Amino acid sequence: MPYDPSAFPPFAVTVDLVVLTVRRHALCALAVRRGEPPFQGRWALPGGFVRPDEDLAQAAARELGEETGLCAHDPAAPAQANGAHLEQLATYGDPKRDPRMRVVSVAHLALAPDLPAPRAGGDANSARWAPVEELLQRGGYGRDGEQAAPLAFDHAQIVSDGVERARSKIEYSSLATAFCPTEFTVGELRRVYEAVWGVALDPRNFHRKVTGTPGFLVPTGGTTTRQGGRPAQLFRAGGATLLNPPMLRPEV
Amino acid sequence: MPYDPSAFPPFAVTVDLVVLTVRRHALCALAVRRGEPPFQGRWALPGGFVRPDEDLAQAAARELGEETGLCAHDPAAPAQANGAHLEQLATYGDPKRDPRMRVVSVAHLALAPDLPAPRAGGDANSARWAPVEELLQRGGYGRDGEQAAPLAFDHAQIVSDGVERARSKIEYSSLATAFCPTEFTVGELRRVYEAVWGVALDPRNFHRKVTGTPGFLVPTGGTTTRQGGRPAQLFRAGGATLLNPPMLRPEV
DNA sequence: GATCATAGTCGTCTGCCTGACGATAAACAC
DNA sequence: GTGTTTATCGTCAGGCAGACGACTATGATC
Repeated sequence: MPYDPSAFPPFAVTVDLVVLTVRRHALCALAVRRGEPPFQGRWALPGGFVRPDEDLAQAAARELGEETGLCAHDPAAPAQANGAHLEQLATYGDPKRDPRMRVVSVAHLALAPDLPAPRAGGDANSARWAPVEELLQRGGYGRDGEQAAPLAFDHAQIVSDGVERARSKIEYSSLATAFCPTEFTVGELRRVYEAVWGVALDPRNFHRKVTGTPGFLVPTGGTTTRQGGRPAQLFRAGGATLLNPPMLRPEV
Repeated sequence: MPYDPSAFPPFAVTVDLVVLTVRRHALCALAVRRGEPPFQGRWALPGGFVRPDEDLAQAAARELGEETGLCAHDPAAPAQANGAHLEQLATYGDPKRDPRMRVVSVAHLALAPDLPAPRAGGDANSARWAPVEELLQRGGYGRDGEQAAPLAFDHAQIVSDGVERARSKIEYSSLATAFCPTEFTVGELRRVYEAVWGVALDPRNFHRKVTGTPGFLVPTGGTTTRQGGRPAQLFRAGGATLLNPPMLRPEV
C-alpha cells in the first residue's frame, strides 16, 4: 500500500445537510431548489464545498447558518439558545453520484425547533420545509399540487438515512427536545415523538415515562395553555443526553 | 453558495479501518506499523487512498482483504463464510490531521472472528492485534514490554469511536455473532459480550436471554466440549439483525 | 473408580417497567 | 352550566431482568 501524497486522486469534498423540524404534526426536512445543472430546478439538500481550512463540522455549521440562520450548538454545551443539534450522519462517495466529477459528500443531520422560516438567498421560492413523507414517497404531490420530482443526486437516500437516525436516536437520547423551543410542555414533546415516529402515543403513559426519567426534563415552574385545555407545566431539557431506560417506540 | 466544480479545493480521500476481534478474552484492534514519515515507526490503523473508480465501501473492503485476507460480506447476505462485518463508522476531516496535506478519511468498522493471523506484506513485525485498552490507555506497555506510543494521526480517536460503536451496537443487534466462528456456543457468545463490554455476565441469565430472543440463534444440533466441562449446544447466527428486546449492558 | 473442578442448562422468585385504561382537574366555547 | 379539550394522577396485569439455587455432563486428580 504505497502512500504517495503527491499522487493522490482528485476529489471534491462537500457537506450536505438533512435539517429536520416538526411542523404541523409532520416531520419536515429543508429542501432547496437547484439553480443550475445538473438536476436544475429539482429539489436538493442544502450543502456546499468544504473550504480548505475548515473542519467538517465547521463547514456543516456554516452551511446551516447560511441556509436557516440557526447556529449549531456544541453538543457539550447544554444550553440551546435558538441553536440546532448538529451531528455527522454518514458519507456518500459513489463514483457516479455527481455526473460532473468525483464528489464525496459528508452528510450531517440537524434537528431544529419549528420557529425559523426558510430563507436561501432571500428567495422564498427556492427553499421550503417539505414533509419527509413527500420527499421519500414514490412521486407524490407537493403542497401546492406541484408534482414532486425525486430529489437530486442521491439525496433521497441521505434523507432516508437521516430520518432513520433521528427516529432511532430519540429512543435512547434526549434529542427530541432539540425539536422543541427552550420551554415546552409534555404534550408538545409527545407530539414531537408522534410526528417523528408517525404513531400515536398514550398521553398518560408518555407523561409518566418522561417525567420519571431522571435528567430528561426540568420543570421551570411556569405553566401555559398554548394548546387549549388545562394549562400544562413548562419544562426545559435536563442535562441528561442518554435516556435510561430508553423510550422504545412501539413495534409494528 | 456558488457551486463551481472546476474550482473545488483539492482533497485526498482515504479509508481507515478499525478491525476488531476478540482474542484471549480481550477486545483487540488491528494495528500496522508505519514505514514512512510522518509518524514513521508508530502504530496506525490500516487504510489507504480511495481509488478514482471505487465506492467507499469497496475501498474499505479492498483494504480489509489486503490487510487480513477477510472478505467483507454484504449486510444483506446472512451467510458469513469467513467474512467480516463491515460498516461505515465516521469521517474525519480536521485540516491539520495529516501534516502533509488535506486528507479526509472515511473510517470503517470491521468485526471479525479470531481466526486470522495478521499479515501485512508478509512482514509479521509490521502488523499486530493490539488490545484496545492498550491502544487507548495513557501510554501503557505492549505485550513485548515495548513502550506503546500513541497511535499516529487521530487514529486513537477513531479507535475510540469504533469501540464505542461496537459496544453499543451489540446491544440492539445480533452483531456480536460476527466475532464468533460460524458455529459457536452460548458460552463463547457470552465471552464475546464480556470482552467487548469489559464486564462479567451471569451465565444463566445470559443463556435464557439469547436463547429466548427470536431469530438470534439457530441450533445446529451438534454439541462441543471445546471449553472443558459439560458439552454445549452449537448454534449459528439466526436471520434477525435487530434484537428485540435488546441486550442492555449493565450500568455502572 | 471416587472425587473434584469446570461449564452448561433449567427453574424460581422478586422488583421494575410498560401498556391498557379509569378518573379527576383546569382551562375554553357555547 | 354543559360540553370539549388537554393535562395529570392512579390502578392493575403481564413481561422481563437480576439474583441465585439446583442439576447435568464432561475432564482432571487422587
